[in-house]
Amino acid sequence: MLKYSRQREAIKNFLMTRHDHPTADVVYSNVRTEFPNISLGTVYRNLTLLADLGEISRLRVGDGVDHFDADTRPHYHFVCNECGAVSDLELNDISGLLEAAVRDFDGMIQGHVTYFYGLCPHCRSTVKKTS
Amino acid sequence: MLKYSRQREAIKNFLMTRHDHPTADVVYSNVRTEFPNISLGTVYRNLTLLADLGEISRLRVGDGVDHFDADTRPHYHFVCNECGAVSDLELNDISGLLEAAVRDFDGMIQGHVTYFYGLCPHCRSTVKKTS
DNA sequence: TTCCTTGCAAATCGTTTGCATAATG
DNA sequence: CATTATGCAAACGATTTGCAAGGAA
Repeated sequence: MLKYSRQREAIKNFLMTRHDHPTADVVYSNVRTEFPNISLGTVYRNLTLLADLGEISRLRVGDGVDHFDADTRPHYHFVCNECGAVSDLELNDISGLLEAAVRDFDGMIQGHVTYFYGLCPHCRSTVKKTS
Repeated sequence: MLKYSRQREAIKNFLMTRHDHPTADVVYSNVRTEFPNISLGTVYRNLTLLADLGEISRLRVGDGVDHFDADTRPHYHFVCNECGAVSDLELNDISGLLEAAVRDFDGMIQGHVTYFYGLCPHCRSTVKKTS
């Protein structure tokens, strides 16, 4: 059975205030202002628990670090190749289109994950062309 | 300047014989039958080098382990939620479709990554419905 | 009082790196 | 000979886990 914990609530609340898909480490250092003794282990345990419960989602964008998102509605993400920022992307719904594109597959498709990569608005106007 | 190495050639050759997108560890234990003294570090160094050269590609499917693919032509992958196998997927080209779906984005999209998840043909017929 | 959750530290896992030696050009 | 590549082992960074103590039901 699941028991209430103030730390877990603080973690979830913090995540709901952020739309930049923070990592466990960022969650940790922020929640620490409210719970100075909280441990990284607790943060990881709760993020994993919340993700398993479906209350948050875990994003693996390929940078080797997990990102977390309190918005569990289906939507898409953009990752900046320059600064690594992860942001939401306005997108027409493509899940149907995607799964319709699959041909001749004997297994069962249950879902898909799509990440877009490029230069975010800020880096696009900042970065040298030669980098 | 790049110098020839028998180990690198063996790694690439091995990868070309496999269509199951092996991990570095699998590459290591297989190439070891030909080079008993090869080290995991050398395998990682060469896989990274080959990927940087564009001769192979690195797949980050979200299971925490990198997979490698000697087929660098654009194509899509399927990951089994049950056994973790990574396989190629027959798919109509969806890149245009995907990029056309993006709206109101100020940055610059340079590419995307899509993975499909579900049950592979084998697990589909094996796994209990309750798992 | 039961047993879930925490904090802490140690452990794990995949991957990278420093260094002395071997191999290539 | 100049330089890159190797093998080995140690270092790394992110995440997980064991355990004794604290907190919720």
